[in-house]
Amino acid sequence: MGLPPIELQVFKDNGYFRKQCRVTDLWFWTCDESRDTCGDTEEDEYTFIGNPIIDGYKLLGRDLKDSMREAFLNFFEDNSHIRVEPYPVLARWRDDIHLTIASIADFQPHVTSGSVDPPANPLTISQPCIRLNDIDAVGHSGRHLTTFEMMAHHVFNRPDEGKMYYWMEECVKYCHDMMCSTFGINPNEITYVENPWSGGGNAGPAVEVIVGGLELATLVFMNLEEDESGDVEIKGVKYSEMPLQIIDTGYGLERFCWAAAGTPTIYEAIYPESVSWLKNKAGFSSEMFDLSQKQLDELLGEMSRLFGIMNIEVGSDGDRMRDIFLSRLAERGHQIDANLFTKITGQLSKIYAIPDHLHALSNMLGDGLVPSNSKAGYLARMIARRVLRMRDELGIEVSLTELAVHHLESNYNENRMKQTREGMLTILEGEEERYNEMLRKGIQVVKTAIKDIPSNSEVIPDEILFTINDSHGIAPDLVMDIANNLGWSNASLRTGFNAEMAERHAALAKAAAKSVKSEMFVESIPELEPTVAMYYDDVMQFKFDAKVLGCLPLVGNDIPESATHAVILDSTCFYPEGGGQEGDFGVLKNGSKSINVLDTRKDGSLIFHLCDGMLENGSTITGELDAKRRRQLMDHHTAVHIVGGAARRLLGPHIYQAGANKSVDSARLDITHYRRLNRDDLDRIEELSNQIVRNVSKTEKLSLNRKNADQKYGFDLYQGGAPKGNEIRILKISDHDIQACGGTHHDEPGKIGQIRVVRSNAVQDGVERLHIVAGEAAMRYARVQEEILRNSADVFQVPIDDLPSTANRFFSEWKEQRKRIEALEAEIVRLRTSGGGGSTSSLDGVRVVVMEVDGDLKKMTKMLRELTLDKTNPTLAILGSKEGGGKLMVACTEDTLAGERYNAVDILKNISHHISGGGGGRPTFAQGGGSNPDGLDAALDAAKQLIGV
RNA sequence: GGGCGCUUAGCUCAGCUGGAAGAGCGCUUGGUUUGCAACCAAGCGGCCGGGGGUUCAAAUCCCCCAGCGUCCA
Repeated sequence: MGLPPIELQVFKDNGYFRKQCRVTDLWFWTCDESRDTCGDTEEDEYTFIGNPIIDGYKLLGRDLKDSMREAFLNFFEDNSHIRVEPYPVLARWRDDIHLTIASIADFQPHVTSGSVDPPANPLTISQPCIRLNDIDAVGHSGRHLTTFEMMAHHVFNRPDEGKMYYWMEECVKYCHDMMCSTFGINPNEITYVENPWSGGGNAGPAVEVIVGGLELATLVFMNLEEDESGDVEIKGVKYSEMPLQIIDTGYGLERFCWAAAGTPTIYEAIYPESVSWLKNKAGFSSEMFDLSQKQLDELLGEMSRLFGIMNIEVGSDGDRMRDIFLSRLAERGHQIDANLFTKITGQLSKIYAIPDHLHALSNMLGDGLVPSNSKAGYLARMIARRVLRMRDELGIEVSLTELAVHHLESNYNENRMKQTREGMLTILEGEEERYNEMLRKGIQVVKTAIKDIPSNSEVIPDEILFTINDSHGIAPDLVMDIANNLGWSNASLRTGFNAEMAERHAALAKAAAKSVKSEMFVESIPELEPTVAMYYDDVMQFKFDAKVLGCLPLVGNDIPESATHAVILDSTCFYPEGGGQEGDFGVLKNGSKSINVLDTRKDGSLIFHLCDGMLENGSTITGELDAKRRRQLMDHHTAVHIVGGAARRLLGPHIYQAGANKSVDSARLDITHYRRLNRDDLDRIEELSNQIVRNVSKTEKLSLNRKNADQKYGFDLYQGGAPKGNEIRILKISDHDIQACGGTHHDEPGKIGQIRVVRSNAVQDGVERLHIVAGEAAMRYARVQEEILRNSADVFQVPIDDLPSTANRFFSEWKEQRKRIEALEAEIVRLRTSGGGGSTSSLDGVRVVVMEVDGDLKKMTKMLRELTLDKTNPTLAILGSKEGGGKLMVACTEDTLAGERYNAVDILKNISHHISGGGGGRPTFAQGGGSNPDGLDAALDAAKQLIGV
């Protein structure tokens, strides 16, 4: 069975009744007798354009948003909800999404799964979100945004534990009261549409709240989880009730603002100054379209009311939409042609989209994101490039940083930013430089790609367009612009090409989507008591007694050489590989028997010792760690934290750990940064790191539950990845660096001795990898380096100090001498070819030279040039050399008697078999070689015979 | 994480159906000019990213590595 009808007392008390929508067939609640559509259909126009549906908010833009948000949060605070500060837009506590796409995303997966307590319950929040799925519709539809604030009230009920805060009845009541009392909305304008929600393995009843034709909120009652034997069926999937029952609501702050402002589009409500500033800069006016101001205003008004019925989705057919739009406009007395329509909407959509995109960029960069060519950073770059492209198309001459400054000042609240304004502008400056570079190169690329296409061609082959877009970042319509400017003036983009390209990308992505799962090292994980981890209690305890609980044969290829069994103990001091720190090595002893631990790994709550032998179940053993190895791993792990903190303090708040690895020989730390690091940067990081080693006497190791950890230290804690579970281990090195970390660390940084930042390289754009050595490894590294220096100096027989200058001298002398040799060789060639002697003869006005020479093909080529380049002396030259298995070259002077009479390739092919070889070339210049140098004389004789000299 | 592309003179780039390393700008020298700009002529400047392979022959084809770019997750 499906979900039952949502019959709530609160609807009835407020005079609402249940109807079925004439258009969508969905059931909805209304108190308007005459209404027969649910409100969110192609027939429901917006009713609030020019006629605000929410009273009492005369403001616009940031001020309007601020007061709306306050009104909302205050309402719920007054109704026993606790206000929670918004989370970052970069979802760093999650490994499945890059961006915060909804307020509920803040609490996934740990709170929604029930393993972690919510920060408050019930709670209210206004969460900035970013969604890029509909980015193409932004600016076109009048209502789509890439970034918005989702206002919400959330409840996490546990009826099985008697913790039931409230459910549907109260939720809808809160919603309705707020709409009508706080925002003064006429109940007649509100419809509540029943539309069950499902996604990500969960589902539940849901209600969409439509006001004036616009969906202002959604109330989701998530109480079902996917279950094959479940008794509720939604969209063909079966569900059953789950212990945690969640109310997930979402109220679009910007939509409330729009409904209160009644502006033609949502953009004018929330970015009014930007829209008029950009219109001004772009010269957008009635004159631009040969209309009167009145005509333009009326047209725009009509258009915006119609936007509501335009369900513009990605991939929808633009031409069809335009035709529907135009016919609807015509019905209302606005006769405009398609060209004018395209021109107006083309301009407007960009003017609308730019502030939206700038807002998304500010949110992302403000949170410390660094643009990149992959992952979340790529999303920021993509948005920045869209802004730049739209700016160029509007012909506005303002830099990206100026656009950003204007946006920050008129629309943004900079208090929220983690990044500094200066840092953000530096990043954007870099992005604009890159964009310009891409354009400059793009023009060149287009030029070479289309040079063989006739300039009157009307199309450019799809393959060229795909390739240029994918490998050079030049979108097909930009290619067309460039081609048009280069003289291919008839070329234009095929209709629907962009949609086709998107489909093609989707198909490719689908084909590539094969997840690589890490290989298991045992057949199956046994059900045993969790291993007690003792490595945290005393990181310097290297010897312990324990009982063997299991011993399993190892399987698969991902195991150390000569390891045969995985031993599970009741407790251990062996640290399992994790957080980039490699596992411990050592031995397990049972009386006289001793087996080696070759690696340690963790799966779930069990720790596996990968050994080269087996132990009896139930036997007692003594474990001993390879203490030297462990100490070195700790040196590196603690050092990585110190270096990370140093980089952040020196380079800026956007420095975030993007990955790390700690082995015995060295450690790597990947950090996000917007430009390449130089040696000076590394020196400064190294210097500060060593100061910390010297000056901080103790590290603090804390263990907090997640709720407290989040509250106390924020989300920068999770640089090493999102940890599982409620208990968070934290390593705090004074105020220098505070992170969640499950590794083993020194109690005293001084134990590390010294840290060297050896070098850096780029792992991807925007991510720099630091190579670090610490403790004894630093010493070993220094020794190896010195040995390299000594060996190099020995080669030159000079002191190490003189090495650079000596190497330099040798290199320049080498170059000089190489040139001198070339000159001398040329001289030899001249000498050899000018005299001729017995090897030269003349045949009917053509000089014929047949001779054996020394040297390779390159040198012979030079000789031939010397012999056959002079057109006043027609020559056929045949040279042979015994080098490299035997070489033969034949050439004759071009455009002369020699060239007409002889074919170099034919001659060569006729004689090259004597040296067991082949060859080829042009009729006037052939070359070949073989593997029998002794046959050279025969070959040259054969040539003479062939020509007749 | 996956796909595609690029790396050639100081700079920007051609050449890449294997067969004599090129252009433009810059630089040097000379010419022209009162001088500069411009113009003309000559010249200097290349481990054709690194390593392996195929081939008689590789800037060019194949593989690996590095650096860079780009599109998509």
